[in-house]
Amino acid sequence: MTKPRAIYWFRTDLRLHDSPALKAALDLKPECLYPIWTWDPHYVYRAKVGVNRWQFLLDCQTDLSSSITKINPKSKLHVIREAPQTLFPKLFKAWRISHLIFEKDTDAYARDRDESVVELARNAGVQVIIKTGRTLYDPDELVEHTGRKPTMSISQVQAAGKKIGEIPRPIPAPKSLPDPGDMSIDFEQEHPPTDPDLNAHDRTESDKSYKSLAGPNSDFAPPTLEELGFPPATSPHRGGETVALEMLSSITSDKTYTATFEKPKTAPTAFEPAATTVLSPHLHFGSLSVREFFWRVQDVVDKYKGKASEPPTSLTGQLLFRDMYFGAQAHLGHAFAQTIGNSHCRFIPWHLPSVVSPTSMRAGHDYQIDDPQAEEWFQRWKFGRTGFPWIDALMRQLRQEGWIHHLGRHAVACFLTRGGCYIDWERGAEVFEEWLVDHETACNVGNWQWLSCTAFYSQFYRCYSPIAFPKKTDKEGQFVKRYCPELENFPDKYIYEPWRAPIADQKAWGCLIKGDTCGEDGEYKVYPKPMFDFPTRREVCKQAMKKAYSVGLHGNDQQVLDGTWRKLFDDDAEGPTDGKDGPVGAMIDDVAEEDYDDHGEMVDTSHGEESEGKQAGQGGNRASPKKAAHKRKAQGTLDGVVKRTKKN
DNA sequence: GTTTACGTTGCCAGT
DNA sequence: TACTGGCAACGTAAA
Repeated sequence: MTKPRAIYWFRTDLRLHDSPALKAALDLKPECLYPIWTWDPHYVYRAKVGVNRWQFLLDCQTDLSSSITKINPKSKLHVIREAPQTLFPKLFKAWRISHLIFEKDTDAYARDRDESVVELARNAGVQVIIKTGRTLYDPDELVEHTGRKPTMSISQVQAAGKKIGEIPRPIPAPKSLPDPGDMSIDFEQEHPPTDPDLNAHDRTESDKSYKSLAGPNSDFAPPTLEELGFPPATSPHRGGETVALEMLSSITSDKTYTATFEKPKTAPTAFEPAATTVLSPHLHFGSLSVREFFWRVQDVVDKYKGKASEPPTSLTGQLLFRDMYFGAQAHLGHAFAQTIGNSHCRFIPWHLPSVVSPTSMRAGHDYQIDDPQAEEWFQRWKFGRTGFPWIDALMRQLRQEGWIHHLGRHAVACFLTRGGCYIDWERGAEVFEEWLVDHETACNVGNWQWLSCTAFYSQFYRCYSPIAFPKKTDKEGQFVKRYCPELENFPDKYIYEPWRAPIADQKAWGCLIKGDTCGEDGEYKVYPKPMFDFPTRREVCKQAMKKAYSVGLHGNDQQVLDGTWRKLFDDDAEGPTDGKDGPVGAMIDDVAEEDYDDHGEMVDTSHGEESEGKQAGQGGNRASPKKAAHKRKAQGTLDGVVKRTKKN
């Protein structure tokens, strides 16, 4: 019998330690093992991946590749620039592959992708081995133990986890790896459509990542940011298994910190160093195993003499929340990441709702500008010029560094949604998707639902103040001064509400508080006035939330899907409620069916930046003169493209 | 069926 | 500094 020839397909498991899937590959004792990473047009063009997250990914790939080479000088991580759905059949043949091994990924997109890859492998007679390793528990197994309900609370996770049994101890990194076989790739490279490119705005040069299968030097090396057309990263947070394990060791060497960690007591205003571990991006890319993290912490806790903290506030508790969100996502699938069609997400008539395809009922990155005021607030929030220093400092830190403290995320998310702007949480989630180095859909979407009180959490009357909240941990506003340096001379009294400072003082401190943007005026710097009166907006939002809660709709309710939810809200309520008829939130019913591909994703047919929507209020007394669907470049999925190619 | 306690991380005034 | 109760009041799970 011939020995197995195996491909190990790395994805969000960029590590050698504690990889159940890699162990399964090695247990085959294959004649050759090809460690590969497949480039994915979905990741390159259709997902919002900012430069800093790209850098983190490339760090992880580079480190993993050199770690592989240290174990076997003949091997490394082979990065191949083609979509897995078209590449694998060619690779199976060229390398005479018998086995394909990878770690399970329950993200909605990943499930679709992996399903088609498994099908391709079956057609090629290739055996597929899939092992769970991304979370503490297999999300599907977790859901099996909740009576097939999505995990919506930590107690459900703990109860289900108990039934599953003890979390497995980590598996050591392998000491040897088989050689890869012949690396010939004498087949044509399939080029994906590069339009639309959701990351085009970040590129300063043209994208060259699909010039050749094995890269510009034909050596299968990870690309550089230059190759992708991106400018250098601005984040100080760097990836790689080596860095991740060093960080973990440094954290667990402080026994008291590790054993007594309580998340709510950590300071969101702390920087250099941050008050929390900043290991989240490593968990996302798999450069750190979550079970390695769990057991290294648990072992410290078990030996700790004093009173250790416990879930959910403890360090291990944080990992349980991650599993909770993965469990919810595993059960709800694509619907998890949006309101429409989501049985567990409360329907709130937010401003700037997502455009939903009437065929697939999927929400994409397009959204409806139901209210120009809300759009202006959204842009000011996104780019850190709301006039509230705490909010602006956080948003600037996020954009520059790709990471902010968990409670900082709470502050900006509450502010954008139920505690200020009354803007759809999906808008905020998209910004986080683009800028966070630790972005993973399950946690990001779950936390946005939490903070917007649409799922997981419902105490909407508990609202973060952009003035009072940061004062608790940073009376002097050191954090604000770090990210909003124009306010560096403002005293404690005015640092969180600089608009209250007398003009003479503003001049003395070198910064005028006026207008709606940042900049300079003669010898003075300029920081904007607050974009609204916070106490007033907090009250407006609270009343609107109260109303939406009493209406009590969820994303999959018929009134939500057919647009008759409008009849249940007053025209002068917050949100796009005017008029009694019309489709769901931002579903634009004047888009022809042929504008959507066979997956229901919207295909770009726009002829300009904005187009007139059809839902302009008739007789609505709220100030919303123009309804325009904000159409970005569309988002066909790779799946659609690939399947169509196959059909032809 | 009803009541009660609780829920990772609010704010404010008062002790 | 660290705690308390009032604020207005949500959903869920246990009792």
